[in-house]
Amino acid sequence: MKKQSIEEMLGTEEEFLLDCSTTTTMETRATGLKVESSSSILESSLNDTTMMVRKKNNKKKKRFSDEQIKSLESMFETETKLEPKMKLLLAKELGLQPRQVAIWFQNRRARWKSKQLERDYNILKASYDDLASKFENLESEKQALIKQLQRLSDLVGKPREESSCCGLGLAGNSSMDGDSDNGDTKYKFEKKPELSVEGGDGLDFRLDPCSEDEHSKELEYFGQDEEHDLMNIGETTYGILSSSEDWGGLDDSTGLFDQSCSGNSQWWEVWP
DNA sequence: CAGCAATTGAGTCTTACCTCA
DNA sequence: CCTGAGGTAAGACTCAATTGC
Repeated sequence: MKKQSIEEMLGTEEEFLLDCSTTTTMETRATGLKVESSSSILESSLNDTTMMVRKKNNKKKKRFSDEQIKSLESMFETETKLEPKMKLLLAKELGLQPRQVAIWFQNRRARWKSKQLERDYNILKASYDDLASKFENLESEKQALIKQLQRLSDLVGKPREESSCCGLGLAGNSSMDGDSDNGDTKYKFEKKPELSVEGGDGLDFRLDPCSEDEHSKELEYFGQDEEHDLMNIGETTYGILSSSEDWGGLDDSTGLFDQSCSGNSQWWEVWP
């Protein structure tokens, strides 16, 4: 033995005897099965003077009693490292070797550390997952906004080239194939679309109507499906664009389509 | 010399499989 | 043939103890 004397490791013969009987008691208590008697262990240990046998028998000693564990645990709760005096006291109180108490605390600290690592890992992982999820949402939101921006850029740009009416012809997506040839239908933007992505408030895009009471006409003009299509664009984004309120720009309720604007009936042809 | 990390080895638990009445 | 009880082997797991630093 390198670090501790044989005496310390094994204790006195009386202690060894005690250990063996304790072991038997514990095993019987734990399993309810018939186990090797303490006397036979003692007998073999006393008859054999070699270390190996002692070691082997000593190795057989397993599992501290519930009471011992309870005491050790409660002590561990108050302090994870034992003062030498406390160790001796506790060992005496529990009928254990001081070395055993020291080892128990050592192993207990290792278990605690392992649990702590696990807890920390879980906390970090949850935090990471949350961030990753938010990042993904923001990413898709960004893509949706980019698409929308592109669409709106086209919408702002192209009609101007072709129209002199409102400074803007309203372009629709390809599905907006309303059959109106109404010559005096015209739309205009009161101001340029502006994107505002701030704290989830999202798209702040206003297309001011030339008239407030044109909703029904618009529905008539585009049909319900078109309105729905427009709404769906908004739904592809997360949060910001998820409601018709936020998706104000192309929502009929905002009166985007001002029928007071006239002429230029083929505006949808320029929709990308 | 005590503490730590890694490892060992014995005890315990769980599960699947088999036999038999 | 199906079923439940009992036995058991294998593998996983736990934990006191050992080893090396």
